Amino acid sequence: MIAFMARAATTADAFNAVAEPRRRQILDVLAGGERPVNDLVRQLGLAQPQVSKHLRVLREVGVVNVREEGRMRVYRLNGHALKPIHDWVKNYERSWSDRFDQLDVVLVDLRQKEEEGDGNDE
Amino acid sequence: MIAFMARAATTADAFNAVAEPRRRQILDVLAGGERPVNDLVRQLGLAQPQVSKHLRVLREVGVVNVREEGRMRVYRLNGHALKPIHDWVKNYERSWSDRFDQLDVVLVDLRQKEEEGDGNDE
DNA sequence: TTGACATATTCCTATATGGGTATATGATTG
DNA sequence: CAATCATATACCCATATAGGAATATGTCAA
Repeated sequence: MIAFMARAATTADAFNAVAEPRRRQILDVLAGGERPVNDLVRQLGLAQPQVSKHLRVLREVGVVNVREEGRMRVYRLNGHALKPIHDWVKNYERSWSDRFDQLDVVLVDLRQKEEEGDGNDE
Repeated sequence: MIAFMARAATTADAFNAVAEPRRRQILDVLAGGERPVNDLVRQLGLAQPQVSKHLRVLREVGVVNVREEGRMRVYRLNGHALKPIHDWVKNYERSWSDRFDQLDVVLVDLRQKEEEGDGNDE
Protein backbone atom coordinates (compact mmCIF):
# COMPACT_ATOMS: atom_id res chain seq x y z
CA MET A 1 0.00 0.00 0.00
CA ILE A 2 1.95 2.95 -1.28
CA ALA A 3 0.71 6.19 0.20
CA PHE A 4 3.66 8.47 -0.38
CA MET A 5 5.74 8.94 -3.45
CA ALA A 6 8.75 11.09 -2.78
CA ARG A 7 10.48 11.13 -6.11
CA ALA A 8 10.83 8.76 -9.00
CA ALA A 9 13.65 6.26 -8.60
CA THR A 10 16.75 6.91 -10.68
CA THR A 11 16.31 3.40 -11.95
CA ALA A 12 12.79 4.14 -13.14
CA ASP A 13 13.86 5.11 -16.64
CA ALA A 14 16.64 6.59 -18.72
CA PHE A 15 15.44 10.14 -18.04
CA ASN A 16 16.04 9.76 -14.33
CA ALA A 17 19.26 7.82 -14.70
CA VAL A 18 20.74 10.47 -16.94
CA ALA A 19 19.65 13.41 -14.81
CA GLU A 20 22.77 12.90 -12.71
CA PRO A 21 25.77 14.71 -14.23
CA ARG A 22 28.27 12.09 -13.10
CA ARG A 23 26.36 9.42 -14.92
CA ARG A 24 26.36 11.46 -18.09
CA GLN A 25 30.11 11.80 -17.71
CA ILE A 26 30.45 8.06 -17.40
CA LEU A 27 28.45 7.57 -20.57
CA ASP A 28 30.55 10.16 -22.36
CA VAL A 29 33.68 8.23 -21.52
CA LEU A 30 32.13 4.93 -22.53
CA ALA A 31 31.17 6.51 -25.83
CA GLY A 32 34.88 6.29 -26.62
CA GLY A 33 34.86 2.54 -26.15
CA GLU A 34 34.31 -0.05 -23.44
CA ARG A 35 36.21 0.38 -20.19
CA PRO A 36 36.83 -1.49 -16.95
CA VAL A 37 35.65 0.22 -13.76
CA ASN A 38 39.07 1.36 -12.66
CA ASP A 39 39.63 3.23 -15.89
CA LEU A 40 36.45 5.16 -15.20
CA VAL A 41 37.55 5.79 -11.63
CA ARG A 42 40.77 7.32 -12.84
CA GLN A 43 39.29 9.35 -15.66
CA LEU A 44 36.47 10.77 -13.59
CA GLY A 45 38.41 11.27 -10.36
CA LEU A 46 35.64 9.69 -8.31
CA ALA A 47 35.86 7.11 -5.56
CA GLN A 48 35.49 3.55 -6.75
CA PRO A 49 32.31 2.71 -4.79
CA GLN A 50 30.56 5.76 -6.23
CA VAL A 51 31.44 4.75 -9.73
CA SER A 52 30.20 1.24 -9.12
CA LYS A 53 26.96 2.58 -7.76
CA HIS A 54 26.40 4.87 -10.72
CA LEU A 55 27.18 1.99 -13.05
CA ARG A 56 24.59 -0.08 -11.30
CA VAL A 57 21.94 2.53 -11.97
CA LEU A 58 22.96 2.78 -15.60
CA ARG A 59 22.87 -1.00 -15.83
CA GLU A 60 19.38 -1.22 -14.39
CA VAL A 61 17.94 1.07 -17.03
CA GLY A 62 19.91 -0.74 -19.72
CA VAL A 63 22.14 2.10 -20.78
CA VAL A 64 25.26 0.02 -20.20
CA ASN A 65 26.17 -3.65 -20.34
CA VAL A 66 28.84 -5.53 -18.46
CA ARG A 67 31.25 -8.20 -19.55
CA GLU A 68 33.50 -10.10 -17.18
CA GLU A 69 37.11 -10.31 -18.16
CA GLY A 70 39.29 -11.95 -15.58
CA ARG A 71 38.91 -10.07 -12.35
CA MET A 72 37.69 -6.93 -13.99
CA ARG A 73 34.33 -6.01 -15.39
CA VAL A 74 34.28 -4.20 -18.65
CA TYR A 75 31.39 -1.81 -19.18
CA ARG A 76 30.06 -0.98 -22.58
CA LEU A 77 27.65 1.68 -23.71
CA ASN A 78 24.22 0.71 -25.01
CA GLY A 79 23.10 3.97 -26.52
CA HIS A 80 19.88 2.45 -27.76
CA ALA A 81 18.40 2.87 -24.28
CA LEU A 82 18.73 6.64 -24.76
CA LYS A 83 16.47 6.68 -27.78
CA PRO A 84 13.32 7.52 -25.77
CA ILE A 85 15.00 10.69 -24.57
CA HIS A 86 16.02 11.63 -28.08
CA ASP A 87 12.55 10.90 -29.42
CA TRP A 88 10.93 13.05 -26.77
CA VAL A 89 13.20 16.05 -27.00
CA LYS A 90 13.26 15.92 -30.77
CA ASN A 91 9.71 17.25 -30.84
CA TYR A 92 10.92 20.50 -29.32
CA GLU A 93 13.73 21.02 -31.79
CA ARG A 94 11.44 23.43 -33.62
CA SER A 95 12.11 25.95 -30.88
CA TRP A 96 15.72 26.54 -31.75
CA SER A 97 16.46 25.05 -35.12
CA ASP A 98 16.54 27.27 -38.17
CA ARG A 99 15.63 24.31 -40.29
CA PHE A 100 12.14 24.41 -38.82
CA ASP A 101 11.76 28.09 -39.52
CA GLN A 102 12.19 27.24 -43.17
CA LEU A 103 9.70 24.44 -42.84
CA ASP A 104 7.22 26.82 -41.28
CA VAL A 105 7.51 29.12 -44.25
CA VAL A 106 6.67 26.25 -46.55
CA LEU A 107 3.71 25.17 -44.45
CA VAL A 108 2.27 28.66 -44.26
CA ASP A 109 2.64 28.87 -47.99
CA LEU A 110 0.82 25.61 -48.55
CA ARG A 111 -1.95 26.67 -46.22
CA GLN A 112 -2.50 29.92 -48.13
CA LYS A 113 -2.71 28.16 -51.45
CA GLU A 114 -5.17 25.70 -49.96
CA GLU A 115 -7.38 28.51 -48.71
CA GLU A 116 -7.23 30.22 -52.05
CA GLY A 117 -8.29 27.00 -53.73
CA ASP A 118 -11.65 26.51 -52.00
CA GLY A 119 -13.48 29.36 -50.33
CA ASN A 120 -13.90 27.42 -47.11
CA ASP A 121 -14.31 29.84 -44.21
CA GLU A 122 -13.17 28.77 -40.66
CA MET B 1 30.02 24.22 4.41
CA ILE B 2 28.19 21.54 2.45
CA ALA B 3 29.14 18.08 3.58
CA PHE B 4 26.31 16.02 2.18
CA MET B 5 24.80 16.06 -1.25
CA ALA B 6 21.69 13.92 -1.41
CA ARG B 7 20.66 14.38 -4.96
CA ALA B 8 20.78 17.18 -7.47
CA ALA B 9 17.90 19.61 -7.19
CA THR B 10 15.23 19.34 -9.84
CA THR B 11 15.86 23.00 -10.44
CA ALA B 12 19.52 22.39 -11.09
CA ASP B 13 19.10 22.03 -14.83
CA ALA B 14 16.74 20.94 -17.56
CA PHE B 15 17.86 17.32 -17.26
CA ASN B 16 16.63 17.12 -13.69
CA ALA B 17 13.48 19.13 -14.30
CA VAL B 18 12.45 16.89 -17.15
CA ALA B 19 13.20 13.65 -15.37
CA GLU B 20 9.75 13.86 -13.77
CA PRO B 21 7.07 12.36 -16.07
CA ARG B 22 4.39 14.82 -14.97
CA ARG B 23 6.55 17.70 -16.00
CA ARG B 24 7.12 16.20 -19.41
CA GLN B 25 3.37 15.86 -19.73
CA ILE B 26 2.95 19.52 -18.89
CA LEU B 27 5.46 20.47 -21.56
CA ASP B 28 3.73 18.22 -24.07
CA VAL B 29 0.48 20.05 -23.46
CA LEU B 30 2.13 23.45 -23.66
CA ALA B 31 3.66 22.40 -26.96
CA GLY B 32 0.16 22.81 -28.33
CA GLY B 33 0.03 26.44 -27.26
CA GLU B 34 0.09 28.55 -24.13
CA ARG B 35 -2.33 27.65 -21.35
CA PRO B 36 -3.50 29.00 -18.01
CA VAL B 37 -2.88 26.78 -14.98
CA ASN B 38 -6.43 25.54 -14.68
CA ASP B 39 -6.41 24.22 -18.21
CA LEU B 40 -3.39 22.15 -17.32
CA VAL B 41 -5.06 20.99 -14.13
CA ARG B 42 -8.01 19.71 -16.11
CA GLN B 43 -6.04 18.12 -18.91
CA LEU B 44 -3.61 16.35 -16.62
CA GLY B 45 -6.07 15.38 -13.92
CA LEU B 46 -3.72 16.54 -11.18
CA ALA B 47 -4.44 18.67 -8.15
CA GLN B 48 -3.90 22.38 -8.69
CA PRO B 49 -1.12 22.81 -6.11
CA GLN B 50 0.88 19.99 -7.70
CA VAL B 51 0.59 21.57 -11.10
CA SER B 52 1.69 24.93 -9.71
CA LYS B 53 4.68 23.31 -8.06
CA HIS B 54 5.73 21.53 -11.20
CA LEU B 55 5.33 24.74 -13.14
CA ARG B 56 7.57 26.47 -10.68
CA VAL B 57 10.32 23.95 -11.28
CA LEU B 58 9.94 24.31 -15.02
CA ARG B 59 10.03 28.07 -14.63
CA GLU B 60 13.21 28.01 -12.58
CA VAL B 61 15.10 26.14 -15.26
CA GLY B 62 13.62 28.38 -17.93
CA VAL B 63 11.63 25.78 -19.82
CA VAL B 64 8.45 27.79 -19.45
CA ASN B 65 7.55 31.47 -19.15
CA VAL B 66 4.56 33.07 -17.47
CA ARG B 67 2.39 35.93 -18.52
CA GLU B 68 -0.24 37.49 -16.30
CA GLU B 69 -3.64 37.93 -17.80
CA GLY B 70 -6.22 39.20 -15.39
CA ARG B 71 -6.37 36.82 -12.50
CA MET B 72 -4.88 33.95 -14.41
CA ARG B 73 -1.32 33.17 -15.35
CA VAL B 74 -0.72 31.90 -18.80
CA TYR B 75 2.22 29.56 -19.20
CA ARG B 76 4.11 29.26 -22.41
CA LEU B 77 6.72 26.76 -23.53
CA ASN B 78 10.30 27.86 -24.04
CA GLY B 79 11.71 24.87 -25.85
CA HIS B 80 15.08 26.52 -26.27
CA ALA B 81 15.92 25.53 -22.69
CA LEU B 82 15.74 21.90 -23.80
CA LYS B 83 18.48 22.30 -26.36
CA PRO B 84 21.24 21.11 -23.98
CA ILE B 85 19.43 17.81 -23.61
CA HIS B 86 19.05 17.46 -27.34
CA ASP B 87 22.67 18.33 -27.92
CA TRP B 88 23.85 15.78 -25.42
CA VAL B 89 21.69 12.87 -26.49
CA LYS B 90 22.29 13.60 -30.17
CA ASN B 91 25.81 12.26 -29.81
CA TYR B 92 24.41 8.84 -29.06
CA GLU B 93 22.09 8.73 -32.04
CA ARG B 94 24.71 6.63 -33.78
CA SER B 95 23.60 3.70 -31.63
CA TRP B 96 20.20 3.31 -33.19
CA SER B 97 20.04 5.32 -36.39
CA ASP B 98 20.57 3.62 -39.72
CA ARG B 99 21.75 6.88 -41.13
CA PHE B 100 24.92 6.55 -39.11
CA ASP B 101 25.53 3.03 -40.31
CA GLN B 102 25.77 4.48 -43.78
CA LEU B 103 28.05 7.19 -42.49
CA ASP B 104 30.29 4.59 -40.90
CA VAL B 105 30.66 2.84 -44.22
CA VAL B 106 31.82 6.05 -45.78
CA LEU B 107 34.27 6.77 -42.99
CA VAL B 108 35.78 3.30 -43.08
CA ASP B 109 36.17 3.73 -46.80
CA LEU B 110 37.93 7.07 -46.42
CA ARG B 111 40.22 5.63 -43.79
CA GLN B 112 41.25 2.76 -46.04
CA LYS B 113 42.06 5.05 -48.90
CA GLU B 114 44.06 7.22 -46.56
CA GLU B 115 46.10 4.25 -45.38
CA GLU B 116 46.69 3.13 -48.91
CA GLY B 117 47.94 6.60 -49.76
CA ASP B 118 50.88 6.74 -47.33
CA GLY B 119 52.37 3.60 -45.80
CA ASN B 120 52.00 4.90 -42.28
CA ASP B 121 51.77 1.96 -39.86
CA GLU B 122 49.71 2.41 -36.62
C1' DT C 1 47.24 -21.19 0.65
C1' DT C 2 48.19 -16.25 1.26
C1' DG C 3 48.20 -11.72 -0.37
C1' DA C 4 47.31 -8.29 -3.84
C1' DC C 5 43.76 -6.61 -7.05
C1' DA C 6 39.24 -5.24 -8.99
C1' DT C 7 34.44 -4.50 -7.91
C1' DA C 8 30.23 -4.59 -5.55
C1' DT C 9 27.57 -3.97 -1.28
C1' DT C 10 26.33 -2.30 3.14
C1' DC C 11 25.78 1.48 6.56
C1' DC C 12 25.22 6.05 7.85
C1' DT C 13 23.71 10.86 7.18
C1' DA C 14 21.66 15.03 5.29
C1' DT C 15 18.83 16.49 1.76
C1' DA C 16 15.51 17.23 -1.94
C1' DT C 17 11.70 15.92 -3.26
C1' DG C 18 6.19 14.91 -4.64
C1' DG C 19 1.65 14.26 -3.14
C1' DG C 20 -2.15 15.81 0.08
C1' DT C 21 -4.35 19.43 2.55
C1' DA C 22 -4.96 23.95 4.25
C1' DT C 23 -4.07 28.59 3.64
C1' DA C 24 -2.26 32.97 1.68
C1' DT C 25 -2.26 36.32 -2.16
C1' DG C 26 -4.47 38.85 -5.96
C1' DA C 27 -7.80 40.05 -9.14
C1' DT C 28 -12.76 40.34 -10.47
C1' DT C 29 -17.50 40.93 -9.74
C1' DG C 30 -21.80 42.37 -7.32
C1' DC D 1 -16.56 45.89 0.96
C1' DA D 2 -17.79 40.82 0.56
C1' DA D 3 -17.80 36.64 -2.04
C1' DT D 4 -15.61 34.11 -5.70
C1' DC D 5 -12.24 32.63 -8.82
C1' DA D 6 -7.24 31.53 -10.09
C1' DT D 7 -2.77 30.50 -8.32
C1' DA D 8 0.97 30.12 -5.32
C1' DT D 9 2.89 28.70 -0.72
C1' DA D 10 3.41 26.48 3.52
C1' DC D 11 3.38 22.19 6.14
C1' DC D 12 3.61 17.40 6.97
C1' DC D 13 5.21 12.76 5.70
C1' DA D 14 7.70 8.93 3.60
C1' DT D 15 11.14 7.94 0.36
C1' DA D 16 15.10 7.71 -2.75
C1' DT D 17 19.06 9.24 -3.18
C1' DA D 18 24.68 10.53 -3.41
C1' DG D 19 28.84 10.70 -1.09
C1' DG D 20 32.10 8.68 2.46
C1' DA D 21 33.98 4.75 4.80
C1' DA D 22 34.29 0.01 5.78
C1' DT D 23 33.60 -4.51 4.30
C1' DA D 24 32.32 -8.48 1.38
C1' DT D 25 33.13 -11.19 -2.87
C1' DG D 26 35.89 -13.05 -6.48
C1' DT D 27 40.05 -13.60 -9.21
C1' DC D 28 44.86 -14.03 -10.04
C1' DA D 29 49.72 -14.44 -8.77
C1' DA D 30 53.62 -16.27 -5.83
